[in-house]
Amino acid sequence: MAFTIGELGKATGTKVETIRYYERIGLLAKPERTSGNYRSYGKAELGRLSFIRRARDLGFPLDQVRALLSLSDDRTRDCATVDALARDHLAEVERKIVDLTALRSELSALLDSCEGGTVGDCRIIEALAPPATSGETL
Amino acid sequence: MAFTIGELGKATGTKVETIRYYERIGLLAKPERTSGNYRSYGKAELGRLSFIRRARDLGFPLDQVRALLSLSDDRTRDCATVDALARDHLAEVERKIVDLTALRSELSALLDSCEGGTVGDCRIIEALAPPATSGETL
DNA sequence: CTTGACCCTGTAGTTCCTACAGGGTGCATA
DNA sequence: TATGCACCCTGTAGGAACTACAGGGTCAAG
Repeated sequence: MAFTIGELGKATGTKVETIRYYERIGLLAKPERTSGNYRSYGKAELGRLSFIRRARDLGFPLDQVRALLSLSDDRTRDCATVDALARDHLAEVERKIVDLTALRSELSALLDSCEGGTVGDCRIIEALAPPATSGETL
Repeated sequence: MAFTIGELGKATGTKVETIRYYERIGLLAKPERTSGNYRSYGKAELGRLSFIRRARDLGFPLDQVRALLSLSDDRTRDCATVDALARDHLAEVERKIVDLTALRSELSALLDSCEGGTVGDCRIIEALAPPATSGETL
């Protein structure tokens, strides 16, 4: 029931270097070592790393992951903090979906109207550029 | 009809340092200078920078932004090239929409399960925690 | 004519990894 | 037993895309 770093990496979809990096920055504790000085991990580390990877995959930056981890380490704490983190993140994701959806229709309109000729007729930049000729953007 | 770098930054939601950085790496041309050696921008730069920021915000790396821009800079180029590039970008945009949509439902499921109280009761932490007590993840 | 907001160049730091270099370990196989 | 070979170790450097100074000029207002 002990993993090498490579096995842990495979189990969590993490590169070995990334695991060592997480250890270096204190996101993972220093693990036990074998007689040959290999890192040795157990189920607890597997869980913690899975958590980290999943949060990263959802776009949480490492310091937020760290906050989340320290929250879960203290189970008596108020849930509102976690909720706020996720809520902010959801809002951002939704904004991006809106933008990308707009970009998608612009791109497919561009493709529909592209029948040969030169770029001068294609107007790709105009199609992609935001409607911000006169003020603020984003 | 001329902006300082600060005004351009405000208009596009870009930090001054970032604009200078884009200039340094050749994404923006070196602008005219005032008598006092201040950078002076016009509408064209505003459009170009807006485009860059939007593409960046949607997750396109600078290399791809550069490709798109260089395409539009050479207005004599064959439209088929543009078409192919736009098609690639459309595919990528669609992939990103799919990813973000999945992320959104995960996040809102997370939020739905949060009923207040302490972290011990909060499902967000658990939802993020490993679905992998006995093997591989992700 | 000075104050404060802005601009200049240049360099160094940040985040989140990723990639070596130069070497040790462990296990199977000839 | 030796010899591969895959894997592990430390340490450092690189890379993408910024971001933050330091140390200094410029400019409009009071």
